[in-house]
Amino acid sequence: MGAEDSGPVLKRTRVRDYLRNLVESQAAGDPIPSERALCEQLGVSRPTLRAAVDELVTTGLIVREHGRGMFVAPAKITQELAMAGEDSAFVLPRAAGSWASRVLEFSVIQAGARVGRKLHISPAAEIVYIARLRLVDGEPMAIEHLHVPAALVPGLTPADMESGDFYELLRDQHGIQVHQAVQSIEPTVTSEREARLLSVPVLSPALLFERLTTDGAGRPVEYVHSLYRGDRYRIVSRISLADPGHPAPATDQDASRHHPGIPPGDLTSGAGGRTVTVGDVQPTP
Amino acid sequence: MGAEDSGPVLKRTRVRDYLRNLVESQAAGDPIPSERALCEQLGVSRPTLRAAVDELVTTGLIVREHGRGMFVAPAKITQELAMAGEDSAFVLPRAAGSWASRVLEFSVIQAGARVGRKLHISPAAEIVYIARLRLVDGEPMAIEHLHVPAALVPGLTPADMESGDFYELLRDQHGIQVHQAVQSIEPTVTSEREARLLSVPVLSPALLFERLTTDGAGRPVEYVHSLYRGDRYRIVSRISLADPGHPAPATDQDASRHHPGIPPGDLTSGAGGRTVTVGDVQPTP
DNA sequence: TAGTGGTCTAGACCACACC
DNA sequence: GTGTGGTCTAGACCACTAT
Repeated sequence: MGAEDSGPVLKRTRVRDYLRNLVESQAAGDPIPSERALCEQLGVSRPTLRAAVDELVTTGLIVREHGRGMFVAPAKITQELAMAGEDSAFVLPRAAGSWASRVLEFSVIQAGARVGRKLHISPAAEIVYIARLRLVDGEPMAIEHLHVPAALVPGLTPADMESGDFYELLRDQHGIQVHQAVQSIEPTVTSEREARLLSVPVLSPALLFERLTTDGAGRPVEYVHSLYRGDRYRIVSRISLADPGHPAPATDQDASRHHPGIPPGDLTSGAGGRTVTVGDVQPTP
Repeated sequence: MGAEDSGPVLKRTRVRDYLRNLVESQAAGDPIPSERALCEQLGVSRPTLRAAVDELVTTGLIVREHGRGMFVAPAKITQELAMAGEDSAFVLPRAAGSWASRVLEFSVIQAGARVGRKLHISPAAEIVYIARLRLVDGEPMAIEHLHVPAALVPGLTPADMESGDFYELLRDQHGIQVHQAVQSIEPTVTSEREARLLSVPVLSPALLFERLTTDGAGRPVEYVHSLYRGDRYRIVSRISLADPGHPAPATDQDASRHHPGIPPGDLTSGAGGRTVTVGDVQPTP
C-alpha cells in the first residue's frame, strides 16, 4: 500500500513533473538516477515510475540505454530550421548530410484491390514493390514503400533503386515523364517494426507521406507510402500572405488562397479569405 | 510464474497481433471482449493486456470507453482526402464544417527570452498572449498559442479573437499589412493537458505548427505555435514535377526546386534536382 | 448492483553493460 | 560479479456506466 494518497492527482503525473524539473536543471547527456532509486525516492512502484518515464521518452526529453541508465536527451533532437529556395511555396530543411538508400525488399506482386485502384490498373495486374530505407549520414531517416506498375519499368533492378534519381531513370530508360503528384502528409507513430528499422522507440512521432504521381497524360506512374522520423525531419515553408496588388480572385467561400496548415475561415460560419492566426511556444524549454 | 515461455516473443506482441486479427474480422463500432475476459482467454495479466491495447488505441484501431467497454474504432478516423484550389502549391482538406474559436487565455505579459528573440523585441517588452481552442462543428481540432507585440495591437479584446479574421483586423484596425510567414511543421504527440483540451488520448499523434509572420517591412507581427489533432487533420498538396519547357534554373546543388517532403537527392552524394521516390501502403487495412 | 476500464503495487525474472 | 533497464504477474482499489 502506498500509505497516503495525494488526492485525485495521478502519481504518474507527480512523478513526471518531478522528472521534468530535474531534467531542466541538468545539461544534455547528464545521467538520471536509476529507476529503482527514483522509485524509493518518490515512493512509487517501478511500473508507475516507468509509465511516467515512458511519456518523457516519447516526448523526447529523456533517452534510455539498456544496461547503462537514463540520460537527459541530447539537446533538441529536432533539426534546426533551415531555408532554401525562394519561390517554392514549400521547402524543406537541407538535413545537412548525404542521402543514401538501402533496398529492403524488391519483388513483383499483384497490385491488389487498394493499390490497383490507386494506380488505375487491375487488382490482378503486376506491380514492382520496393521497400527501402533512406539514410542520412548513415543514420536511418525514413522508410519508403513504392508501387510501380510492372509494365512501365521492365528490367528494373534493386540496384537502380539505390543509386540514381528514380525520375531520371523513368525518363531515360522507360520514356516516362512524370508530370505532377498529389501528396498528403499526416502525423502518426511508429509501429514495432518501423521503430526497429528507424532506430527509434516504438510509438515515436513520425510523418506519414502518401503520394500518387502521374505522367503528362494523367496516367498513374507510382504510388508511394513513406514514413519519416519525427525527431529528425521537419517541413519548413515560406508563405506569401498578402499581394497588395493581387486582390486574389476570391472565388467564393474559402477555396481561394489557402496555405499549408492555415485553417480556412476564422469565424463561426466559414467565411473566406486568408485566415492566419498567431500563437506562441509552449512552456517547454 | 507464467509456466511456459513462448520464447523470445513478447507476450504483448502476441496479444496485439491477436487483437488486430480480431478487429479486422469485425465491423466498426463492434464491441471487443472485456479486458478481464481477454486476459483469461489469452493467458496474460491485465497490465500486459492493457499494454498491448494501449498501442492499438494510440494507433487508432481501438477506442476505449470508460465503464462501457472497448470497441472497434469508427472506420478510418482520419479524414478523407480532399482538394481545393489549383494554383496554390499547398492546400488543405476542406474539413467540411464550420470553424469556431474559443479563447482559453488572453493576457498581456513580458515577451521573455525566446519569444522576444523571435519577434525581434526586448525580452522585457509586453506582448499579448492568446491561447485559443479551434473547433470544427463543435469538435476540438487544434490549440493555438499566439504572441503579438502589445504595441502593435492596442485595445485588442478576447472577443476579437473569437469572431473575425485576425489579419483583416490587423489591417483595418491597426494599419498592419501582413506580408509573409515562415512556417514549420513537425509531428509530435499530445501532452496530458493538450489531450484533455482536444478530447483525444494522451500521446496521440498530432501536428505541431510554428509560424512567424512579418509585415511588408520585414517586421515580426506574430509568432504562432499550434497543435492540430492528427486523427482529423491532414495536409494535401498538388505538386508540379516537370515543366518540359522550364528546365529549372538549377541554382547549384539542390536548393532549386524542392517540394514538400520530397527529400533532396537520391544518390549517396547529394546530387541536385527534383528527386521524388515512390512507395506503397503498409499492411494496414 | 454488477461489470467495465483506470490506476497502482510488490516482487520476480530476464538481457544487457560495466567492472 | 553488480547494477541497469525490459518485461511480466496476481491482486487490489477506484471511477464510471449500465441495469
